[in-house]
Amino acid sequence: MKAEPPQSTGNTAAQTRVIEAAVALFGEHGIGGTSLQMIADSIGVTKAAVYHQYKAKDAIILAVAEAVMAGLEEGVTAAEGERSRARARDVLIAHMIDLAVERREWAGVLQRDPIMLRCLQEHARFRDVMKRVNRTLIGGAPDPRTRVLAATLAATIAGAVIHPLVADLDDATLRAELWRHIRKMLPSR
Amino acid sequence: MKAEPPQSTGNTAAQTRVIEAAVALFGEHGIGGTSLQMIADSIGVTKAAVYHQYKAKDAIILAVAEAVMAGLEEGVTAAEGERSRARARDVLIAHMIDLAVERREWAGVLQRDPIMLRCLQEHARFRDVMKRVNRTLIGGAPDPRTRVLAATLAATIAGAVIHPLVADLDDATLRAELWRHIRKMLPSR
DNA sequence: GTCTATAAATCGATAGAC
DNA sequence: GTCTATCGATTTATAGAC
Repeated sequence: MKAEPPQSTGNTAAQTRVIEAAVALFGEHGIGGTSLQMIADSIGVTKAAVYHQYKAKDAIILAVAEAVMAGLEEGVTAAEGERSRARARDVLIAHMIDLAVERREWAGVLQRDPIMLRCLQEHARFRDVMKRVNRTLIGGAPDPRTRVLAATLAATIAGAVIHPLVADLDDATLRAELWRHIRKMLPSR
Repeated sequence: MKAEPPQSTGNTAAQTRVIEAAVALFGEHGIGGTSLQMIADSIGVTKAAVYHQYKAKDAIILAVAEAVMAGLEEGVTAAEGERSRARARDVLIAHMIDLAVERREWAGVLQRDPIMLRCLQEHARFRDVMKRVNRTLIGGAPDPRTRVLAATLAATIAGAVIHPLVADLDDATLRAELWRHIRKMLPSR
């Protein structure tokens, strides 16, 4: 267990610089509107240096997806360890809120950009995580009402944190208020 | 008052074909990831024919924004005519839900794509509509709690309708269930 | 790990015929 | 309203020196 700089992914410092710059640009111009030239300029290197870290643009997109999905998988794994389905759902929601609030721009890119959504659907590993998330959010019977609730919860968490109206709020306030509003939608309380 | 084919915008048939194809492709690949070549191929014409309808890609984006924002402005105008702020908010939410449910892919593109978001912020006309929407949603004092609620409402409506979990639901069911969950978040009920 | 240089493809956009 | 043909800029991606 060495001290790993930022996240605990097996990335070099140069790779971390690339994906951090990529996420910022993806959020600002969209993935399709972000060129490798823009990423290279943002870091202060040339395109060729970026290609040395990731052999294609798709690999960068994949690395971004990997970084955020790791946090989500961690949350759903913790949730699945709970005793009741209601507790599991609450634990997952808490994890999702923490994740979304702490990395607001990241959450935006991941759940919003069509190219990222396609990336998440194309890789079985990501699809599996999303399936577990949805199953935990739904809890029991997948009737229309519960499915709309699950979709509403996911959309709320991912979408509210990047709304201009809350851009100036600090993490603690946003997290607390988000919890307050979401809790009112949950049954049996 | 002549009988206008689809929407009541002053568009020719060829222009309508272009923006309908554009919206579909924008939703699938993102705006930045959609080329005029793709739009032209989708309609079955050449790029030059598309350029004859809209002199630039920005003009197409603008036309898409115009089409959806027209519906939103209609809703907020109707809401502002209500007597109480609470009623105004409810009327606006109802309009937003109708709009989002009926044109699900449209809602996705409009509120999700970074390029579209920038387009909405750059044009004073759109910024003004969004300001009226936010003011109506907030109702009174813009304290953090109310602002998070407004952000949550907007994010929920726009995001839930395009979630995969509800893709197979018909409009009436989705609308009703969405109302049910959102109503629980509203105060004084 | 970063650079220069360049290939091959595609992009947005325009000109002019029909 | 649509076409062919093309320009110039930009894109992804590669080769090879340091």
